[in-house]
Amino acid sequence: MRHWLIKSEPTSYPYSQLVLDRQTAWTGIRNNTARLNLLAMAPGDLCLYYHSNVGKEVVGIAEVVTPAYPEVDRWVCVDIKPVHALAMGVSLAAFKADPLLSRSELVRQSRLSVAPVTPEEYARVLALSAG
DNA sequence: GCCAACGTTGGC
DNA sequence: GCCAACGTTGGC
Repeated sequence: MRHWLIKSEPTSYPYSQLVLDRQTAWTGIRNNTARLNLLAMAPGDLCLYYHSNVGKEVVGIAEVVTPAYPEVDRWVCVDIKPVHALAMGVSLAAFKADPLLSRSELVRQSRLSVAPVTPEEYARVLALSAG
């Protein structure tokens, strides 16, 4: 089981909407690196759900429920469902202030919308979200 | 609103 | 194949 970080602008699709929808197709990824990450996903993988632009924080956990499947042209998507919201959001500033998280892909490659997360980084985010 | 980082396009 | 121009993302 692997861990990932996925980004969404809360003005277009916030985590709360995923909770309402119960499940959604994670479509619209148009970057090849992100596409390869989608292809590497498997059901049961866990994703940190990050709000970009507005909020700039990880707000919840989502679970991958399907392998990658074709969307349009060569692009692919996966289906995800909510697991739980975080008690406390973990901000980009918190990532940058943390010795471990400051080396994560979220900080190193800010434009990548689907990024791998190490088990250590994932655990660290959960620890920070507990306050 | 600006800009850095990065990807894509198209002329050569 | 190189590179300048341009577009997009996303933080500040």
